[in-house]
Order: sequence, then C-alpha cells, then structure tokens
Amino acid sequence: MPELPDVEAFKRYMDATSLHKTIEGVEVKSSLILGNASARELQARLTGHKFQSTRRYGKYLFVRVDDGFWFILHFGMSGRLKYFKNIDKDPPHDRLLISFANGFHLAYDCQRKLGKVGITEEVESFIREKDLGPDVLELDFTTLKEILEGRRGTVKYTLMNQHIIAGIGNIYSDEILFQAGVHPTTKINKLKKKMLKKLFEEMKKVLQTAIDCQTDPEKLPEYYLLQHRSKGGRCPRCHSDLERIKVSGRTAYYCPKHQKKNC
DNA sequence: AGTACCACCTGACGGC
DNA sequence: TGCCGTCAGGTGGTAC
Repeated sequence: MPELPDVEAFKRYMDATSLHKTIEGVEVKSSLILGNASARELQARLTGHKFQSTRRYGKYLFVRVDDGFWFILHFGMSGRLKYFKNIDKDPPHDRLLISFANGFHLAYDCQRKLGKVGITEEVESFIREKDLGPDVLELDFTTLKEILEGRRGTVKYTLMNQHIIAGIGNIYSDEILFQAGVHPTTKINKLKKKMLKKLFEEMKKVLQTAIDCQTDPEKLPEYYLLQHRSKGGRCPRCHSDLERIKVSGRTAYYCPKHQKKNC
C-alpha cells in the first residue's frame, strides 16, 4: 500500500504511539528486510534508547533516535506499522518487533518482505545516496520544470520515478493523471505548458487530499478514480468503462474520454 | 543518460 | 480439492 500519503499516515501513527519510550528489545524476524544494518547492529543501537521525532521524505520514514542517528523505515508494497500491548495481537507478517519498557510493542509488518529498515547518521546523506528527487509536497513549479529538462519518457513513468520526484507510486500517479485529464502514455516533453502546470497542481492536491482523508478511500471525494480503480470499474464522472493498460511494467487505469494524449 | 524489463518475495484469486 | 497462472499501492540491477 505505501505511497507518500500512507507513509505520512505511518509517521503520524508513530508520533502518536512510539515516541519517548525506552526501547527494551529489538527482534528481527526476517533478515530479508534488513537494508544497510545487521540485526545485531539494530539491536545494539536501538536498545536502551528512545525515538524522539520523525521525518518523512518521499516514501521513506526516518525516526530520530536520542543517540543522534536515524532509524529508516521503507515499506515496499505491503509494509505497515502496528502498535499493541498483548503479544497475541502481533500481526501475521511481523518482520521486526520493537518492544518498549511500557509493555507495548511496535511491529513492522511486511507480508512480501520487499520493504527495508536501516540506519543513517544523516537524512540528507541518505537521500543523496539513494539519489531521490525532491519530495512532491516540497516541490515548486520552477524546480519541476528544471528537473524535467531533457526527459522524454511517459508522464506516468516520470511521476513514478523516485529519482525524478519522490513520493508518487502506481495508484496515486493514476489518480493525479485522472484529475489532470492526461493520458498516462503522453510523453512528458509533449505536454503543453498549461497542462504541465495543471499536472503540478494536481500532484499536490491529490496527495494532500489523500493525507487529509487518512488514505481512507471511503472519505475521498466521489469524483476520485481510486475507488473505481479495478477490473470492470467505471469513470466516476462519465461512467465510461475504464481502460487498463501496462505502462513501464505497471498497470494503469484511466478514462479514455477524459484523459487525452495531446494536451 | 535515459528508459524498459526482470527479479526479488508472499499470498489471494480465478480457471481448469 | 489441487495445481497453475496472474496479479499486487516498490525498487535495484541490468540490458538496450
């Protein structure tokens, strides 16, 4: 599930549950989710310390540890967090279990094990190493035009490429393109200036709306594509059958009536 | 340099 | 019921 709005929700969840509590135990249940730190290293550096604050950048969540470094969480396709007391409530795909001195636990649950946890001394250096583009919510239009200079891939590929812009994935790229009225395979360098501006505005608007709705599809506006984004789905505006195609290896849904190539 | 494709994992679902 | 292919909200490596 995790794209920017989901990770933002995880950030708020951590803020509300897991800060300022002494970490008593760290149990790595699957080594596949280890990024740049070993299980031993995570245990050694976290145990006895407290989480202080959090920061989100793109789809990454950084948690400040009182010892002066950052614990990194990335959620892959299926990652999520759960804070609970009774160990019987441990979620089914718990891959990393952090236990606090207050008797509560925080589980990093990741069914497909495509997510990664790690450590970094500085958030900025991690972002540089990963070569992440600017976070969508911090992006301004001038910068967007600069970073798109020389690009000629499809607009959907461009939105989803974390090296270009950080935070947008498959689902929200479809939503942004639907709201902007752009066909997913439109080449980014063929977009008219006015439409690029519209696309820029929708990036922010769609993600902010999803954050405000706590990513609950039920709470999203009724004219959003997201709730209809499945086989047999219809356009929420004109009830046309949605089209389903592959764009750079991912499934794209769009309304053939509202989303045109030459705009 | 920029883009496309496959592999990495697990589990759910539909068809035979 | 069992088996098989397909698909899933991500990313890294590699091939063009």
